[in-house]
This record gives sequence, C-alpha cells and structure tokens, in this order.
Amino acid sequence: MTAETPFKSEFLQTMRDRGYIHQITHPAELDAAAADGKVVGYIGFDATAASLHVGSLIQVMMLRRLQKAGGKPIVVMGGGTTKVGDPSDKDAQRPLLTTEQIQANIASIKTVFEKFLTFGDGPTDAVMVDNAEWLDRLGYVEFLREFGVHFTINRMLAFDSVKLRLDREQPLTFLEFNYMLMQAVDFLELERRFGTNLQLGGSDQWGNIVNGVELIRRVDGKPAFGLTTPLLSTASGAKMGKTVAGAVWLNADLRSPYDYWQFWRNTEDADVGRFLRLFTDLPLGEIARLEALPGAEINDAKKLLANEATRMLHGEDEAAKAATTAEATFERGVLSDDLPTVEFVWAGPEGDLTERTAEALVKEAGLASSMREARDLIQGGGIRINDEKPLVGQYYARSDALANLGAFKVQKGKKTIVLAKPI
RNA sequence: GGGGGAAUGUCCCGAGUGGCAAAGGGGGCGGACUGUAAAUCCGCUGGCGUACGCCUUCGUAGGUUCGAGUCCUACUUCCCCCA
Repeated sequence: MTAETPFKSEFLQTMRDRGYIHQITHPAELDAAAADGKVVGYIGFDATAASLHVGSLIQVMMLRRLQKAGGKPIVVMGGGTTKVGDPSDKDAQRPLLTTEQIQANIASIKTVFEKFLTFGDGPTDAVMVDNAEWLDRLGYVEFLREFGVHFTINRMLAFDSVKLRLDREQPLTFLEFNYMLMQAVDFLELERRFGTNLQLGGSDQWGNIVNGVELIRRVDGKPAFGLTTPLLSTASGAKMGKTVAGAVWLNADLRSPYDYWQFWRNTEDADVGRFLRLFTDLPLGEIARLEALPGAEINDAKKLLANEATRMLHGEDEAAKAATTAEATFERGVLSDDLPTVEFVWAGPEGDLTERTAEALVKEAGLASSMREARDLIQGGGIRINDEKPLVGQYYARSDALANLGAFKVQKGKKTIVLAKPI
C-alpha cells in the first residue's frame, strides 16, 4: 500500500487524488481490475430515516466516481438490517420501523441517488437493491452452517470494533457481534448476483468489509476487494454535517436548497480544498488554484463550492436562486423574497390580538422553541426584527409587516433570516 | 446462585456533606473581533411569568423526614469478582 506508486486505473488514481482513500485491501489487484473496467462496487446505506445526510455524501460521491470511471455502482439499502435495528447505536431502543416505513424511506432516499447516479440495465448503470431480499429469508441454522463455519471467534474478537468495546467494559450484544457476519453475507450475495467485487465504506467499516472480502475469497474463490474513506470531520474537529439547524439532510423537503447552499458557503477556510475535491467535479488544477486564494478571496472558492454542490443535488435553477438570495441578503443587504418564509396566524387563540411582542414574533418565526429562549436571545442582542434590535416586550403591529413584502423580517444572529408572514 | 459497584440536568462527559434548578467540562446558540472563515474573549443553555415567584427534573415504584439526587425497601438495566 505504498502511497507513492501511481495507480494504473483511472478510478483509483482519481480516488487517491481527490482524497477518498483511507485503506485498500488489495491495492494492486484492485487496480488491475479497475484498469480492465471490471469493477462492480457497492455501499450499504441505512434506511432508518427518510433522507440521507451530508455525512453519507462522500459515499454517494464515490459511487458516482466509480460510474464515471467505467465501473458499475450498486446501492444496497439496509432494509433487512434496519428491521433488526442498528445495535451499535447508543440510545438503543430506537423504535422498530415497519416494513412500510422502511419501504417509504427507501423510495425517498432513492430520489437522491438518482441525482448522482444513472440507474438502468446497462453494464455500468447503477442498481439499487434491498438486503431484506435475502436476509429476511435466512434460517438460523442454515446461516450458521453455511457462513458461521468460516468465521472464528478468535478472529472476530481481534477486530477493533469488538476490542474497543471489551476494553472499555461496555456491553456488546450477541446481535451486534453477528452484525459483521450479516454484512459479509451481503457482500457474498452481491458477488453472486452482480459479480460485485468491491465494497466501499467509511473507515469504521473496515473490519466488516474485510470479513466480506475474505468470505468471498474463501467460499467462492473469487477476487474481492475493500476500500474505505477517511472519517470526515471539519478542520477544527467537528463532526461533518451537524449545524445550526440540525442534520444537513439531502432531501429538499427536509433541508431547503437555500440552506444547503449556506451549509457549503460556511465551510471553514482549511476545508475548502478538501471539500472541493470530494464534493464537486471541478478539475484538480482549478481546485488547487481556488484553495490557494489568499485571505478573504477564499470566499470565492466557498461560493463556487456551494454552487457546485447545490447544483449537483438540487439542480442549476435552485443553485442559482440560492446564490442570488445569499448575494442580495449578505452582500447588498437587500430583502429577498426567496428567503425562508414561515406563515403564522396573527390572531391568537384568545381573540383579536392586534399587536404582538417581539419575543412572540421570534417564536412564531421558529427561531426559538420557547418564549424564554426568545427573550434570552433578544436580551443578548441576537435578534433583529425589520433590521432593528427590539427590546423585550416591545410590541409590533400587523401593519409593521407591510413594509417588507407583507412579512416581518426576523433575524437571529448573522446568518439566520426568516420572513414571518402573518395570515 | 453468592458478593461488590453503577445509573445525575432526555446532546455527551461528569461533581454532588439531607435544604439544589443541582459544581465543572465538551457541544450548541448568541455577542465582540473578522471575510457569512478559523482562533480568541464574553454571555446564555429545563418550562412558564415583566419581576420578588410558580411548575417539572437526578433509572422505576414506594417509604422515612418540616425537607431527599443525597437515607430505607422493592424492582429494572449495566459492570466487576467468586461459583
């Protein structure tokens, strides 16, 4: 795994140049297979939510690169494993999803993949499958006899994920212990169905991936490879994808294109180059130039990152709109009607309220979850209504909204602006 | 089966002598400085009230007490040691 020797295949070379590679199981063999255009690669995705978030984007992008380099991407939805419930999750008692919910989630997630990959029946077309198809049908004894014989406890205990738990004296359930086998079975099944020979994943999946690789090599005597990506975090160490408004979802109904654009726009300086390489298709030379921009000029690189990333997910129009809105709002200080808008009922349940307090407006705008929080924000100088800092308890009349597109411009901090429209 | 230990502010870690809305971190949010950056410094971080205040919190259920996170009993879950 000498990092210096260049790869022969376009696929691996690109992956390395753009920073996707953490570890590879059999670099030389995989390189040869890729050079021959014989890579069928898969990644497993959880189906617990209706959308993927940015944390998974690096995986999606890998499949995209694979397809572009002439390989065939397989998307595996964890319909079977989701039914069990991921035990590695800390707050274990996650409610078990029904089959219908899981199917709905899968359908919703698929719309995102269609933006990044071309699906179809051709040799390099992407395919999506649900591992419930085969995992649901496994009988326990059959499972043990067919696959269990290939795994020794000695080896399983040596895996980092297991060792870590044991060393820290944390419980490790039998279910969890079996998880790695199930994933290995996935890989084997995919090898038989599609000739899949590569599993991709995050660095935390290394152990699980290796198991699948070995299982295939042992049982079917076929070549199989694994490749992991580095764990993604920002330069200052924060976990990727967590921001002000919670998880950065990829589905537009959970996270608007404008917000998505803002997420990328607010990238730290030190991450710009890395993110451009990972999350855009811009040529490397161009990226090198962009990340070297001095001082405040690096902002141009961030805008480009935001544009490219948003365009890829939400399309040209949405990206352009987000950029225009941001430009008007932050650089020219002009009100744009494309800002996130929240409608609320002006008259309260108690009757004809003709005016509202500042904190009520903040809460109606969804910028505070309670009146107390709203008041604290106002007192801390973090709120602006119609561009002025209100006092706690200050009253606003409905007519105050008319000046700005019929809405109150409610701003929390520097970046969060919402139009609160009385109806 | 026997013995010992643990569970704390529903984001995480974590202190806690019977008077506690509960120390301290991390994280998050806000402010200052900047470039919609980072670093740094400051403030906030259970809910409701403008406020002296009220309500709800320390695994679950009871009990002792003027008063319980703190003491007692039972239960649940987890860890360790012995068998």
